[in-house]
Amino acid sequence: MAAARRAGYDVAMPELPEVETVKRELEPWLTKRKIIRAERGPDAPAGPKYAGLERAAGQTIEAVTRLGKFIVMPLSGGDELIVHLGMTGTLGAELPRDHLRVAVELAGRAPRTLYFRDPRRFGRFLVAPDGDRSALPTLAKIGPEPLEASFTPAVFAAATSRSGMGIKALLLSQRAVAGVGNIYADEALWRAKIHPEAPANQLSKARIAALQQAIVEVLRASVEARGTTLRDYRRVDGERGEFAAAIQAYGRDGEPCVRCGKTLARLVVGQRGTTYCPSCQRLPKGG
DNA sequence: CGCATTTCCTGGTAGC
DNA sequence: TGCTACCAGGAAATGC
Repeated sequence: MAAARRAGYDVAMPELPEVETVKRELEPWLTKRKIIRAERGPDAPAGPKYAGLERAAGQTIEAVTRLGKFIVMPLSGGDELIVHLGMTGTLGAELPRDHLRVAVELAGRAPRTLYFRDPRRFGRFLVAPDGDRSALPTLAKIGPEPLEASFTPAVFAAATSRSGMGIKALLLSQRAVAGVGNIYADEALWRAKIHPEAPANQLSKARIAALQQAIVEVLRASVEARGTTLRDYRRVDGERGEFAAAIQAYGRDGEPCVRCGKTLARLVVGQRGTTYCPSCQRLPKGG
């Protein structure tokens, strides 16, 4: 039952609005700060997820930017510090009680340490030469930023017309647009009245334009609410985002569609739980 | 290259 | 109380 699943399993993975909120909170703290050293935590997994941390020492953080769900900090020595929060990663100034993966010691005024906590180890925190994104293929091929003017219906239509994938799978791939994950994919598709498994290249220009607009609107509204907190996601200050109250589709299967009253259904798309309205969101040509 | 499938990983929960 | 089984999922790795 949906209510039980929400109580038990809902996890708010950081998507664009959550990462944007984190980025805004980090910006005044970290910009122009010199890094003394960046170190793996006691049980950070070895390997590429935490590569190159030793490179950060002595470099200054020039800016805190965001590309999709990635936080990208250009460093003065020609490197980039790149963070992906995964599903449960958090950044903050307080020493976490457990699951500490990275600590970055800063010169100058307090707070002087940035901590990366990541219980489920899906996150990444690495340093690489500027522009070398070979360790992050998704970032290397990431689609347009949905909240920038360059994300137009025509640009989006060009991307969707090239793919025969189901539209939700394409959204989650990050290639057609950056920053949309499971929650906002379900929300945008519900708003645009598009079935999650509709082949991307079979959607009409009008449907694509509606989806482009829905993506922009839902992300913009959530950024304003400082993201969605269902359970795991916390802002840098530990507070919750407030967009959860505005969720109309994600995780509401078994409950009535607020638009037509029919019961929202659930299916699995690319291993992701997916909620949609079988009445409002129909496959093209399907009736 | 495109796309599908598998893997990574822990915490919460149901059920016993 | 403590155990097992299972489920949540973004991106990378792997397979065709």
